[in-house]
Formats: sequence, structure tokens, C-alpha cells
Amino acid sequence: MNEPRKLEVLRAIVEDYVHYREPVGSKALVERHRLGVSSATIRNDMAALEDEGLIAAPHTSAGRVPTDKGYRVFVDQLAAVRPLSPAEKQAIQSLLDGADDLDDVLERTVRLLSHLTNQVAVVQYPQLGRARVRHVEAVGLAPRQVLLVLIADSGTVEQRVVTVGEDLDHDRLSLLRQSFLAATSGKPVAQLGANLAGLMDSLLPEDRAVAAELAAGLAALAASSREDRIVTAGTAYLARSNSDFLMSISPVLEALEEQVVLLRLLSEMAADARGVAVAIGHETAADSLSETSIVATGYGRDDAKIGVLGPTRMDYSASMAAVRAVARYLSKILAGS
Amino acid sequence: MNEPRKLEVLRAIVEDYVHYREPVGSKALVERHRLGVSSATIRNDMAALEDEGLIAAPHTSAGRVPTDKGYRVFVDQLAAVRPLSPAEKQAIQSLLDGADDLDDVLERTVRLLSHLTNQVAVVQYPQLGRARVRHVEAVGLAPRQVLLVLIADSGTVEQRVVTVGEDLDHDRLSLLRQSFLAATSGKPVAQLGANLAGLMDSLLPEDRAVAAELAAGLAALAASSREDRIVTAGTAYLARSNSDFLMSISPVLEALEEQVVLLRLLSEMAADARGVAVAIGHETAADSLSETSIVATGYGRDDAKIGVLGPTRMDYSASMAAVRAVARYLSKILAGS
DNA sequence: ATCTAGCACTTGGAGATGGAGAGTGCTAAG
DNA sequence: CTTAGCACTCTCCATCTCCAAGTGCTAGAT
Repeated sequence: MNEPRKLEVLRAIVEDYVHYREPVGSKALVERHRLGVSSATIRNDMAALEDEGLIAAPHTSAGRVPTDKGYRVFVDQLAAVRPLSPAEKQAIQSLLDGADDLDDVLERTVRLLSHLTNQVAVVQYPQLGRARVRHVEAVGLAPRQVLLVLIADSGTVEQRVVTVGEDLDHDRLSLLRQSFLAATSGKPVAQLGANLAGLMDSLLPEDRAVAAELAAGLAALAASSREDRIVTAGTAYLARSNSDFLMSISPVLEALEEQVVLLRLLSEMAADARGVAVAIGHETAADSLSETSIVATGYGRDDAKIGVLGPTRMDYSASMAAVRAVARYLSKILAGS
Repeated sequence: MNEPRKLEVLRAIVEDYVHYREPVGSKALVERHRLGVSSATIRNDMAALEDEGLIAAPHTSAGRVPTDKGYRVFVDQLAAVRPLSPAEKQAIQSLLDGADDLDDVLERTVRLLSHLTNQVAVVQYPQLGRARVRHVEAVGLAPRQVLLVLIADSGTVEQRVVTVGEDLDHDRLSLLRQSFLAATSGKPVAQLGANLAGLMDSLLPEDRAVAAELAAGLAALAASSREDRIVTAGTAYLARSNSDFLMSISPVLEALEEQVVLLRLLSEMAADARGVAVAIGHETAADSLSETSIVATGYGRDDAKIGVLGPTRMDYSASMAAVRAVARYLSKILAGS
């Protein structure tokens, strides 16, 4: 048996199935690809591929369809990351340049990626976990109301209004803020709670109660933003690609909204040598996503993830290229700002 | 012709169609409702309703289905706002109580409404347009970097980091902030730009350039948050209700993501005597939403909208009740915080 | 050893056919 | 104004047949 050709057949099957969206048979294969052998030979190869569990036949007399395992081999051994066209690079450049806010950047990015791939795109907010405190601010709004603001060097700004148990005049608040700032500035956000706790002893006894309240608020702020969020775009593509298929998109939409499953999944995905991570079908280990694949990669310093999600029958080469390119531009922009 | 009964027939048709999800015929109608007359009589009434364009027959020998106009009459004249069950009220209460942040409140609210109605729920961020400035803060992060924070009495907090053209030490920044605060505090956010512009003359000449930069940043902040956002939840319900119907959900998902169409629509919807606004099918004046209805109402002081979106074949009574109840709780919570 | 040609076999899908059932509109009578 | 009855029209469904696609296998060719 000719091993290289067998892999070539697998590649052809995957590519044709992605392209024509229907099971591909031996005859169509020899017609569309220059394999140099007859359909009978291809049939033998296909039988072998089926024995290995790389392809499967929906029923006796239809062509073959790649299995999750088949896609895996394709992605690992056969898929080249197709470079983007100049027009696409241009589009990335111009679309991302006008952004100011972090929110805005992510929003634009995810839409861009979605349009580029015609699939659902997801981007995870930069995690505060590894970020450091850049500034802490406490602003008195009313005698007992204080606005807390936490700014991380990742560009994230979190704020919250807390109500405290006793009146705070401007001077007291200002002193407390100075202390907080000194104790946390430049330190990792993750340690913010501990740093503030260690600060308490150095404060005037009459300030400790209210300081503890504020510290709790700040700690909550740091914690609440560490449980990250995901921004999505292009859910409409789901409905389209699904229209000709059996899978219901409802569970997928749920997963996108729930975010929990997706967050776990993204954080577990590790990039391969090409810098992209791919989870195919059941590899997602989530029932609701058993018919979808995810192509993702990290960006920025915090290794937050960005990627696309689509049916297992997706164009992996193009997806990987788009994800990687967009992630790079995004990293560049975030580093520059 | 018996007019009251004719309307009763319309109500029965709408209710049955919502319940059983299939065209309803004269015979089924007399069996399921105590109309006191025979099916032949109902048939006459139905013929009249069809002449008036309130119901239509998909084909000769299927039952009738309400038209958009039919739903309109139903909603205007026949639908009572069904009160919520104690269990539902309980759920609203307990789910919304644990929230702290404005973001968090809206997020929880929209999920709640979605679960309550089994439909897509949308909530518009409170518009800053009518809100007043509660606080303005400017924090120096680096010599030339300033974090601007704008807090409105609607609870909205907007922030942005701006880079200015000259160094600003703490004292200068503090003075400027005092001026800004004095000039805008308590005034409508919409006038913030004008108020700041009027302030310039009273400043030291050497401060004017940098003050203008900061003022521009604040004005941009006020403007950027006035172009409101919408939070959605429950898009998965779309896919479900659609599964047995023709309409494609793809355009609807697009409309939800685009937001522009939806924002216009929500802002144009005016509540009726019961305090709820309903747009049915083509009344939405958007092609992509021609088969969906929206039930919405305002909340809070700013008259931001909250509502649900679903197929025209929806339970209007229940939707109106849920939307109204949730909007009231939401208003209460926002007023209290 | 490997490839190829040929062929019998399987099977889902596309049409065609033919009730069955649901629902209507109309007419004539109460 | 209501009702019973009835002829008529459709869609839906199950059944059937037929066809094309595709396979696996075997025997021969290279």
C-alpha cells in the first residue's frame, strides 16, 4: 500500500468535502484531483482509511466523510497555513487602526475575524491574572459612597461604586487612597487582596473599618474581572452553515452565551508548532460542541485567546491563517497603546 | 353578523395557534372553546375575518392563521396582561437582588427575562442623553497620560485614557479637575461639551491648550456612551422556536448583532395604555424582522427600553406581563442604588 | 506486489400514485 | 341568523418503483 498516496487521498477527501459539502466518492476524487491512479485503487486506499477510522460512510452507497480523527490527521500533517491575501491584510490594518478603547479594539477585532472567515469569532478579554496594577483610584461621590477604579497595565479598567458604613471626608479618603496606591502599584493584580490586607496594621485604628470595606471592594473588582468574559460576533453564520446540516445550532448558541464551557475550553487549548490550537468535534469535550471545531491562538502578554468556531467541516487552513494573522495585529496594537 | 363573537373567534384562533403551533380550523375551534354555536357558523365568521385581513389560510384546506393585522387587533383589544405567578415574582426578586454593578444588573435582568419568557430578551443601556453628571474625575497616570472618568446619575460610568501634549503635574491636574467638576456637576450630560467650552475663558492662558484636550476627551466620552448599546440573552430560543418554522433565523441574529436597526426600533416604540409597546411582524419596518414581534417597555428615568423578541406567533399576554414586571423591578433597583 | 477493469450488489433519493383526513364554501332549511 | 349536509379541494403520508452513485471483490495486467 502506498502510504504517501493514502494521505494524499485523505487530503483530497477533506478538501472536497469542505468545498462541496457532500460525501465524496472514489470516482469524483480521481476526476477532480490528479492522483494518477484509477478509482479502483482509490477505493482500496479509502477502505484502508476507513479501517483506520479516518473516514466513514454515512451509508453503504454514499461517498466518504472525514471523521474527527481524519480532520485531526489533516490538520496535523496535511494543512498548510494559507497566507492571507494583501487585500485581507489591508482590511485588517485599516479596520483596527481607528480604534481607541480596549472594548472598541476587541469589538472590532472579533467582527473582523468573523467576516474574514465567515464564521463565529470569539475573543477573550485579557486576563487580569498576570497583569499588574497601574493605578488605583478612590473618588468620593457622596459622604458614604465611593467610586473605586482599578487600572491594570493590560489596559483594562474596572470600576465600581461601593457604599461604606461611615462618612468619609475628602482628606481621609485621600490618605487612604495614597496608602492603597503605595501598597499595590506595580504589583500583580492577583496579589492585590493580600497586599491590601497587609496594609491594615499601618493605618490609624479609626480608619481600619472603613479601609477594610474599601479593600474588599477593590479585591472584588480584581476578582470579578479575572473571571474573564468572551466577546463573540458572527453568530448568524452559524445558522447559515447549519441550514444544510442536521446539527441543531441551539446548543451552540447556548454554549456561546454561557461562556463557561467555552472559557474552560479556550484556556485548555495549547498552540502547536504553527502557533495555532485546534479542537475538532468531540475533542472539545463538550456535548453541545461535538459537531463544531475551534481554531484559536493566544494574543498579547496574558495569553488571552482569540479564535473562530464553526462546523467540523470547515476550511482549517484559511481559519488558522486568519486567526493567526488577526492575533498578531491585535498583539501589536495592544502593545503599542 | 355577531360582532362580539367574531372577535371571540379571533381570540380563540390566536390562542390556539400560539398553543398548538398549527393552523386552526373551524371544527377544532368549537371543540376547544365553548362558543355555543356550530362549526358552520364559525366558518362564516372566519370568512368575514379573512375578508377583513385579520386571518389567512396557508392553503385551501388548512385552517386559518392570524395575520399581523390580526395579532394587532388581538393585542389591542383582546389581550389581558396576565399577572405573574408568585413563583415568578419570587424568581425576579431573588435573582436581581445579588447584583452590584450596573453591568451586572443588566446582565442578570436580561437573562431573567429570557428565561421567564423562553424568548430572546434585549435591554438597552440607560442613555446618558437625559442623565446628569454626577462626577467627573481626572487621574494622572503618567506625566502626559490622564485617565478621565465620567459618572452619570443613571449609574453609568465611562472611562478613557487620553494622552495630552504637555506634562501635567498633580497640582495643575487637580485644579483643572476642580474647574471641570464645578462647570458640569449636576448638569445634563448632553450639555457637557458646551459647559466645558464656556469654562475655557476663566482658566489661566497657559492651561487652556491642555484643558481643551481634556475637555475634548470628556466630550467624546459623553458622546460615545450616548450611542447606546444593547445586551441580549437567549438567542438559543430563536433556534428552537424556529425549528418547526420556515423563517430563517440568520437575519434575526444579524439584526441582534448589528444593533442599529434594533436601537432605532426600540426608540420609536411608544407604550400604550398598559405601559407596554408591541411591534408585530412587518410593523417593525425591518425586513430581517418581518416575521418577529417585539414587546418592549421603558425603564428607569431615561426611558431606556427593555423587551423580548420572538416569532409573531408568541404568547403576547405572558410576554407583556413579564416585560412589564421585570421593567418595574429593574427601575426600582436602579432608583435605589 | 501493485494496480486496473469489470461486475454484482446495496442503498438512499426522486418521482409517481393513491387514498385519507382536514377543512372549506355553498345551499337550503330551521 | 344559525345549522346541517355535502361536494370539493388540498396537503400529507405511506407505498412503490426506478435510478444513479458508490462500494467491495475477483481476476487479470503490469
